[in-house]
Amino acid sequence: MAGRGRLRRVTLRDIADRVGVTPTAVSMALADNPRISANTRQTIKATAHDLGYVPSSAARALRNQRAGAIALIVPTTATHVFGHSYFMHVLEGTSLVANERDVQLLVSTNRDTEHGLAAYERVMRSRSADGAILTSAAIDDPMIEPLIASGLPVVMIGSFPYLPSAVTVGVDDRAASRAMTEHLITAHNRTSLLHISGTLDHQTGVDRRDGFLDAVRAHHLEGDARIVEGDLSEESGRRAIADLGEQIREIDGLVAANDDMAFGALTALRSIGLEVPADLSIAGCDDFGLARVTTPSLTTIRVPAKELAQVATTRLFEIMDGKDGWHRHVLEVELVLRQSCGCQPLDDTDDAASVLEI
Amino acid sequence: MAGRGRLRRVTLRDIADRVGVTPTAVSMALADNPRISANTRQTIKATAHDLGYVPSSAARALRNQRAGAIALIVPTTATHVFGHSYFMHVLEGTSLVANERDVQLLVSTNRDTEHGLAAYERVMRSRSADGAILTSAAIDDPMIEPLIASGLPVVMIGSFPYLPSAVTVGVDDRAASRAMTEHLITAHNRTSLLHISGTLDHQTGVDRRDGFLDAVRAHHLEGDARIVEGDLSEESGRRAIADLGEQIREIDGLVAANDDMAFGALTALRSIGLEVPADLSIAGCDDFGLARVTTPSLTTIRVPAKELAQVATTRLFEIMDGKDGWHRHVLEVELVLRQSCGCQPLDDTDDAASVLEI
DNA sequence: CTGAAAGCGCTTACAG
DNA sequence: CTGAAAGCGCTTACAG
Repeated sequence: MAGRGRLRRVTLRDIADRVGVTPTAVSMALADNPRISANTRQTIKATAHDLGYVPSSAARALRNQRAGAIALIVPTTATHVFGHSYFMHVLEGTSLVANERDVQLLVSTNRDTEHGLAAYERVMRSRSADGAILTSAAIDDPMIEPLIASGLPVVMIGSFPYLPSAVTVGVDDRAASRAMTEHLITAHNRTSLLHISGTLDHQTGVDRRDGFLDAVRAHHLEGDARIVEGDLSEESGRRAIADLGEQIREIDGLVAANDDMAFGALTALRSIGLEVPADLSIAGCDDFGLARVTTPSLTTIRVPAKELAQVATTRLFEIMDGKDGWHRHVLEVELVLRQSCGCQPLDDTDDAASVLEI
Repeated sequence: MAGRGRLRRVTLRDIADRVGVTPTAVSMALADNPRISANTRQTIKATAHDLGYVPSSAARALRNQRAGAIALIVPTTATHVFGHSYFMHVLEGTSLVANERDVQLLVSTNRDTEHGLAAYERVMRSRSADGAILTSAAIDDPMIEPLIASGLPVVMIGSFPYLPSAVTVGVDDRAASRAMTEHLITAHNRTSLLHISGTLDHQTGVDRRDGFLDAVRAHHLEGDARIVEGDLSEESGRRAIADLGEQIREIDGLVAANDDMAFGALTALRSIGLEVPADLSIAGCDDFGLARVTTPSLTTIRVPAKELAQVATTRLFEIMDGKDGWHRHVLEVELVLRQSCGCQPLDDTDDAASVLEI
């Protein structure tokens, strides 16, 4: 069957020859240009269909000077930043908008090199995309500036205070982290708090840590607050608990910078006989799937990854169309109160006790 | 900054004019064609770099009659078939191989229409990919034949007995399901077995059910065996248990066609006071993330999704290169024995008690 | 060995 | 209103 397709491809000329017009006329007819009479148009379309005509995207792209595609760039470290499920949601949101515009979606990842150089280069070193969504880039990622300087329209997901002119979509990680920490303090009377931070080379990690500190300071609990730096992996959550040794027994509240680490901490706590939420309240961040299925289920901050991607992609098309618009957009997050903080009884199998918008 | 990039793009002609040669010479120099002297080549490359030359993928594609991209086609129903994490693994495997070949990866999804027609059409109706990986297609998906007939090289992940000439990569779902069922029978003395099947419009669902039946028959347990049809969702796992009513108390072993349903069943069983694995042994299938984090953790069949995608993509490139090779390739799966069957103690926090290759 | 044309398949600006 | 050329940016086959 490959044979059939290996035959020379059907072009406008083939249709033109069959119908007895010029390729120009065929092009116009297929584009419903009123210059071509309804009659001829119909004949041409029928012939195109009969011959199995498929337009050449390469020829179109060359002629129109548009690739007809956008790229989703995911530098290496992405896996570590949010984990797999985050990326699925982003892909879903981006696809949705790209599909509406009938534009192809290129996914440029790089798993091998440290900074995902190739992920950028693949997009920059060929004009195969008319714009790009960049997600999960590190604060000091050296490729962001060249990417933007290349003139390719770019929308970034995340927070990049050092690139004030960049177009970005994100959430207020600091306020969210503060709200969650204050929930443990005010709703559960937790006073000796631990934060397991994310990687501090990503703004998200810095902001979530600072939000934790904001809450702790506002309630004058700095004296009993601790911060351990993690790397967003489940294992680093486990290690954070192990490294604290006996000090962990002084802690009654834990805010982790993501759900994976919260889960790692949960298993570590369980293995040394501490109960959640009886002995400690735990909160995570992300709600990309894990938090709902653990026992106890994890209280967390729901990050609207799919919506972030949708908004970013919609804005990207605006930029590609030359439209003005915002440079920074912030989406709301929700606190999802489940079992690990104590809001929801352990025998309650509903998804969550309640959801708080902040 | 967009302004910079909006300037006319740098082409071979710009470099040629600057250096004082023809675009042909520039093209050859950049391709390291020995026809161009080392000296000139160097000057040309330096100039190309200075001007920020980026080749036009569209022009190349048109000239070379190759798009320089492959597509990953995911029909709508994909989400239901394996869930998000499956797709992440496939994307990872496909990216890996495409990256090695320096080929772009197009992801063509369709979330809206019933059969994901657009996902196929986007790839077929433009020559934007030189080949395609198709995953999670239904047995009777009406687009598979047109896709293959279109002449585009295609490798499918899964099992398609009705398309004997198609190139496919998969696992032996039937044997795996049989092995898992027999594990419950022989290692845990379970004799009254329930299977919650997947959707039977996918071969996977049929094969896993048939494997269950094979085991049950081989051990003469047909009389006490039950099958409930699910749809791979967690909710359908819950519903399967609820619908059985009091009959569930007769059952001592459950094999679900995926982990989501196994987890749904687990929560439903818990809510009516049944304990796993004390009262029932449970097994799922997939091991894409969920099974490891639940309490109890789920015994499951590990489906090597990433490897399937790698093998499929490698084979796709062979076909695109005109090389002969296999039409059907089967990868091995493993039984991952965790807590839900009874192999691993509930207080053991290791990943799994043991892993069996089958 | 080297120079310059042809042509991939489109679409639109131009000439008649 | 309609016909046919020009040209997007490449690469390779061809002529000298």
